[in-house]
Amino acid sequence: MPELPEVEVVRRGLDAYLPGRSIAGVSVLHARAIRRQRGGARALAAEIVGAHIETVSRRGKYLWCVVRPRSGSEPRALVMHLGMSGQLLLPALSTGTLRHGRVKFSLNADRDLWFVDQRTFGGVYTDDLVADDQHGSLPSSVEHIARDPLDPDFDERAFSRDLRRRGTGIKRALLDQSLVSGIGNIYADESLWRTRVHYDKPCATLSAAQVREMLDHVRDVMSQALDQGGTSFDSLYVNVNGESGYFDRSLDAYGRENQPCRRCGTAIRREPFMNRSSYRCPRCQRAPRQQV
DNA sequence: CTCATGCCCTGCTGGC
DNA sequence: TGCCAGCAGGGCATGA
Repeated sequence: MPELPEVEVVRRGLDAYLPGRSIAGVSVLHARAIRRQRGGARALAAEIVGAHIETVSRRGKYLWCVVRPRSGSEPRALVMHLGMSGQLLLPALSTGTLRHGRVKFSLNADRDLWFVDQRTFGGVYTDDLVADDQHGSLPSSVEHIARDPLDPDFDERAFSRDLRRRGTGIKRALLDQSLVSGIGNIYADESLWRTRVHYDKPCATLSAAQVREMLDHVRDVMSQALDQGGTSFDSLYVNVNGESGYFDRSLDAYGRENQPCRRCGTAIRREPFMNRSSYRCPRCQRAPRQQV
């Protein structure tokens, strides 16, 4: 559920504190949180204790710190994913143990870095850094994640071409992180409501102009959410200081079942979709004539 | 290769 | 009051 705006809020919070600091210790409090770590807790500690943190980066919903184990050594990635309930918090040392705390990083500073995750879909692990398609680097496990629509290197023409070749519905495509990243259920529904398009509209039936318009809405809604510190329905989606964003007050479709569409007044509908829910206005977003 | 589905997990809510 | 079903859903494995 943390999508691009929420993850970027967290990235900025980490970027304001972590670079220049060193990792003095790591405590794994829940094994599932490091299930993607090769070699388990022992290997994680061996790799990052004593490492120097250089930068905090993001690709889609993945975050990573570039860390250097020893001066002069090759940099590594400390990858972090929030899943749907993960938090990265920088509490003062005196705060004590956090509920649902899964991994604690000691920093030899006035704060620790905690990975907290109620539903344990997220996790942290180390990974190799490889060159990306431009001039930077990214963890090898993140190579399959596409750039997001706010990324300056996002290739809009290639996206439009690839999207319209997909043999599936538009929302499935928007949620496919290997086609375009950072979009989850909330911002997919919001973008489709703004574009007045039904979630099952076949990708092949979208014109290039429609894709352009939809992409503009995707960028607008995510930028607006970012400006308001992200979306929060409950206490799960918070910045590094545990504070919620305010964008949930601005949602037009997501979570508004039976409430009037802000354009036409028709009651918003919630419908099952991919074992989840889709919210749409039945009048503004008509079902496609030919189902996928 | 593309596409669809099921699973992982915990806490909260609503019905009976 | 307690119990249980349903729901929240990102990413990945698997099978068609």
